[in-house]
Formats: sequence, structure tokens, C-alpha cells
Amino acid sequence: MPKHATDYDATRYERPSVTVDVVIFTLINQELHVLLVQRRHWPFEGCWAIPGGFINMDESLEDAARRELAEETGVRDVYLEQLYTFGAVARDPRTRVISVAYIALVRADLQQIRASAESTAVRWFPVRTLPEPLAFDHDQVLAYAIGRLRSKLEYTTLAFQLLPEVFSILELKHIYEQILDEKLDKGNFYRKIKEADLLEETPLLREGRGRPTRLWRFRRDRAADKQFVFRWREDRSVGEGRDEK
Amino acid sequence: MPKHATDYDATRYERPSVTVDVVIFTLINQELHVLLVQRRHWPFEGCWAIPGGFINMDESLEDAARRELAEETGVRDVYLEQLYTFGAVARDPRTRVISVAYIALVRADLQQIRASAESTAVRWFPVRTLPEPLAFDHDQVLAYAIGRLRSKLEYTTLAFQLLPEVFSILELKHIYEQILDEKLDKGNFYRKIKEADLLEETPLLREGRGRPTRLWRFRRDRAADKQFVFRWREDRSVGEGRDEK
DNA sequence: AGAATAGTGTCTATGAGACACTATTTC
DNA sequence: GAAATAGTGTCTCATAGACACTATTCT
Repeated sequence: MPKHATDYDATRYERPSVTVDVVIFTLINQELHVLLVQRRHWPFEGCWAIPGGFINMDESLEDAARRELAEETGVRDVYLEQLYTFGAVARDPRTRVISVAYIALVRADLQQIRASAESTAVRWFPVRTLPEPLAFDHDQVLAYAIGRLRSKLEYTTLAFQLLPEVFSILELKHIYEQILDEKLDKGNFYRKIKEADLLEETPLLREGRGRPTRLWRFRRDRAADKQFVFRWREDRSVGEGRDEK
Repeated sequence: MPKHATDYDATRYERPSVTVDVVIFTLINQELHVLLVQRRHWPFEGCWAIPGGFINMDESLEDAARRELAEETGVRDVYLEQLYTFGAVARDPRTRVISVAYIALVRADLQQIRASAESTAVRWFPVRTLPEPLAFDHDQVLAYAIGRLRSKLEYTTLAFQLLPEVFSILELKHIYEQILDEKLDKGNFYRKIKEADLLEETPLLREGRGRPTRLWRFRRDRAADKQFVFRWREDRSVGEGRDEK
């Protein structure tokens, strides 16, 4: 098969379909959730799936991901990142489909989710209790997405995408715990987050059962500085690279 | 546009072409090089480009990448990793093309490169002195590949892919320096690499101008242990995530 | 002996992790 | 005062980084 042939003819080779799937994460009641849609039709009728769809010829991959995201959640201006491209030959029984997967982080309180013509339902699922089985190879996609989220959390300020405008330091710690799936030390967390100088104190307090808690705001100016990275801890585990069977 | 519609008709939507491009790295004279092909035809006639080609309908993305790699270098069984998928609308003037980019690491001494029908030449270029301009958006692809290589080097044993069966510790250090583009401390490097217990001493010595150097072998058994990661240093910089304009 | 290259030893500053302590609220 | 939650202080141990030192070859 020639590469970049002169006499290129668009119709000459059979082409795969290309879809964009978006793994949409949010935090509900301090717990990490993911948005899934229930399929109305064959294949995998009734199964839950990661929302996605075919790309248009006049939109970039990221534009397509944003469109899908908007269609499912009505949300705009969120954190969006390409995850991986899945291209096993028989992952879709209908035809050859290459799926470019994206991760999105949204604040649940802002979102209005809705079902569509192809789905009977749309729901947030806690990542700890996902439905089984998922459609296509979406279990792999999701597992990979969670792994990526976890590893990126350790060296980026990504967790702030999930938080409201103001929040307490212990809420932030809770997100880290949710995503990393382990307990963190309170004192060490306070120390590191303060050293990072990422937060701006607000005059606000939130009352609860015990001592009221101070609320903070994320300093976007510091995060915008691309050189700057808040690294919760140095301990990176596997990270990038995955084996497509 | 419907997602996963029942009455799915493969011909119903216009489909993009999908290519796989492989950024092939090697080490020549202790210097990091990348394989480029010179294009024979329009578009970008005469420009250097990353080798790649259209995927077949019956091969996975990774299979396609291995095929391309074999076609360009005749090499098999190398380190191969998906890099990123590039999908800007007008990146190829002929038609809509989505390119899934891969990174491969090969040992140059083993390879026999050859030109093909579409290329007038195939050459290894030092990454420090790349030709300008590259075809398509290949400058971006390459820059991204180098960044990925750099960041992965810091927490994987990937550098060993570039080395021959036996090598000296200072040669290994040299690879790290090449890829990271900075000087490393000799003593610290010796310390870390030995602590990692990744190397096996051989009885071999190599003579040079000064004191002969001990040769070592990579312990694949330790690296196979997926939990294990040789981390040259903790200092991860940006890493994953990229902005496709 | 001196140059060239290989390889080791050691000091210091940093910072992650553990954990005990203090503070402020409600009941 | 006790319970509940918020927030601080401090000690220790590991280790990254700097850098001086020793070792073995050739000419």
C-alpha cells in the first residue's frame, strides 16, 4: 500500500469509521462519577456505554469531543484531554471503527444531562460501582481513563477542575483520596498545598458540625504558568503506554 | 448525528482516511536520531516526513504501525508505543486524514533502511539538526514525540531499548543525557543505577584510551516485573496532555 | 609522570511521611 | 466537658545533588 501517493484517490481504499468517545468525570457528593449512556439499539442493546459518536469531516477531533460533550451534558469550557485511540479490528461488530477517546472533567452541579435518540437513559455512575457489562471495549477504555486520571493527578492541578469556585482544603484532599483511592495525611496535605502557593484565601467560612472551615479559591494565574506543576507526590506509577491487544 | 444508530449504514457518512505514522528513534554514535523519508510527490514534494501509511481494514492500529516499521526498516520486535492522534481538519491537503502516531525505539546497528516507491530517500537525522520544513504537521508530531520520550525516560527502563546486549554504565548515562538534553552527575548515576539492581555484571571489559570499562547486561527479569520502575529522577515535567489547536 | 577515562565515597539540604498537638465550633 | 471537625508543629529517615577522591590503563 503506497504512502502519500501522487495519484491519491480518496475512494481508492476502504476507510474505517472514526468516532470520538468522551469519558466524562465529575464529583458528586465527594465521590468520583462517570457519565454513561444506555444503548437503545443493537449492538449491545441495553448495555451502558461511554458517550460518543462519529466525527464530522469539518471538525477536528477535539471539536468533535467538545460537540459530543455538549450534546450529552450541555457543558462547555471544561478540561478535555485526548486519552488513547482504540483500533482493534473487531471492536465494533457493525464495521471497522477507530475510536479516539477523550477524558473530560466537569463540575456536576453545573450539568444538565439528558437522554437522546439512541440512548434510553443517561446516568452518572460512581467509578467504584460500574454496571456490567459495558458495551464494546468500553471497560478497557474506562479502566485506562481512570488510570490516566490518577497518574495525572499526581503532577498537575487537574483536580481543581472538579471543584466549585470556593472550597476547603480538606475537600480538595478528599478529591485526591477519591481519585488515588488511598488515604492521605492531613498535615502533609496542608503543608504541601500551602507551599505550592496555589490557593488564595477568601474571607468565607463554611459552618458544619465542628469548627467552621476556611474556604479558598484556586489561583488560576499560578496554574496558567505552564512551568508550574503542583505535584502531590513524586511517586509516579506506570503512567503512559498501554498495550492494545 | 446519531450515535450507534440501529440502522447503521456504513456508506451513510463520509469517512476520513486513517493513517499510522511511526516516529522511529535510534542511537547512532551515541546520538539520538530519527528516521525520516523524503517525499517524491505532491503534496510536500521533496520535504522530509515521518514514515507512515494508510491502515488496512483487517489490521489493528498497532499491527499497522509494526507493518510500517517493518517496511521502512525491516525491523521486528521493537519497543512501540502509541503517541497521540492528530486530527486537525486541513492537515493533509488531499483529503481528511486522521493520523495515529506511534513511537518506536530501535537499535540502529541492526537496521537496514531502504527507500520505497513514494520516497526518494530515507535517512537518519540527529534530533538536534532536523531538516526544515517537514511535511504536513510533522514538526509538531516530532516535537511531541521527543517530549514524550524524554518524560518516559524518567520513569521507565525505556532507554535500554536503544542499547546493544552489553554496554557500559557510562554509555547508558550518555543516552540519558542525549534524550534529556542535560548533563548528569556520574557518581549519582552510578549510585542510582546500581541501587535499582537492573544490571547484571558481565566478565567483559572494553578497552579504550584510559581505564577499561566494565560491560553490563540489562536484567529483563527485573524490568518484566511491571511494578518495577527505574526512575532516573523524580522531576517529571509536563508529560501528557497536549493542545491540538 | 601525566593524561585519559572509569568508578567510589561522602556531605548536605530537602522534603515526604508519621503523628502528636492545638483550635474552634455544637450539644 | 465531650464530641466533632479544622488546622499546625515537629521529628525522622531517605535520597537527590554536588563534588572530591581513588583506580587503571596508555604513552
